[in-house]
Amino acid sequence: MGRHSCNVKQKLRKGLWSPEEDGKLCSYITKVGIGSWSSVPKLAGLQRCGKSCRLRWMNYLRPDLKRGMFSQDEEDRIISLHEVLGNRWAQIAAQLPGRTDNEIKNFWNSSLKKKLMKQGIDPNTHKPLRENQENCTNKNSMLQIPHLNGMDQSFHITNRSFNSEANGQLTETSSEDQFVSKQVFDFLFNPNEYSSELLALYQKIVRPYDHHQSEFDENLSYGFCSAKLEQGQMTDQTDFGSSSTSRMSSSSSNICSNQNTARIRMKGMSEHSEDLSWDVENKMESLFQYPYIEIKNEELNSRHSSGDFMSNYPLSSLTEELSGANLDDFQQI
DNA sequence: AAACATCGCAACCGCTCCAAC
DNA sequence: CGTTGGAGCGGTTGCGATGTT
Repeated sequence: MGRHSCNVKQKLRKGLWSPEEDGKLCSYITKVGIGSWSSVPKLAGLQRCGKSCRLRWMNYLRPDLKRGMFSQDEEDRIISLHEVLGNRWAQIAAQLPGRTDNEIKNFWNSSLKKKLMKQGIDPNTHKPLRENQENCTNKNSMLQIPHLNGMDQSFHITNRSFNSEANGQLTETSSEDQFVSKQVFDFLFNPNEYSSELLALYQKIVRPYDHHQSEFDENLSYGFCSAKLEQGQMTDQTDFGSSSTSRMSSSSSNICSNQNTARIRMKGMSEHSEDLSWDVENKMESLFQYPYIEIKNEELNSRHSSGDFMSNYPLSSLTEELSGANLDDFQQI
């Protein structure tokens, strides 16, 4: 693979950018726009590599950057997104307008990680530290997957899709039935009932879908990740700010049992538009449909052809991606 | 006031992905 | 289908700022 290190060519400046360099880069980009980064240094009269120029623009000079401290809301969102996405900083940044992946990564490593640790939450798993320790002392329990061995049931769920209007209203546009394998269904909707290894798998499952997220038509799509994220936040918004610990500690279920409302903020809806709400007890099925809606939309955009998209991603094949893990190692509960 | 430790941020490095050829 | 090179990502490093002794 062609290595294009900035070290290859001599005389390229490294280290901090001077105001003069910033000025050159800024005026070039504002005049010409972003094209080929590799040609930027030459055309802008900079002794830097294109990669360095790109980084400087993206992380510092871009006019749409927010700057300043992270708000409490941003902090909460980062934690929740990290719970679902892991260290996928670029994807997390895509959900936070004006913030860069580098900025969020730094904020996480320097501040949020410690904050969570103080609260007794493992920043990697987002589970209580004590619970993790207990899990570690019982290796067998960490490798249990319910419904996995030899099960080939399908789940019949209704697939619905919606348009998000400019005014924030949702209009149902179609309805059709779909099947999804039970093992995948269970796993997708109850990830917290699985071990940390499986959560890693879960992230692998999410990945095929969410990397398209930035390309979604804002008016049509619903975030699979967002939906999962907001499931994690199923808590009364009025006391959300102080409830992160209790939220985490109830993670053995994907629904907080002491709450009666589940909320999903749809991608494309404004911050202030009202969240969709469900009465958890009575309308769980509706809630569960949403992640599948996203998958369905993804299919339409990309690779759906067979009519049973989820069967293309059985857990059995994903387990192979875990180092040393084998489906036979897992036990049914 | 000086030395040392810690923190936070900007930038770099090495890797993967992917389009073009 | 293999190769190449650009773009982008995440982990890591280095350094200035700030805090502590």
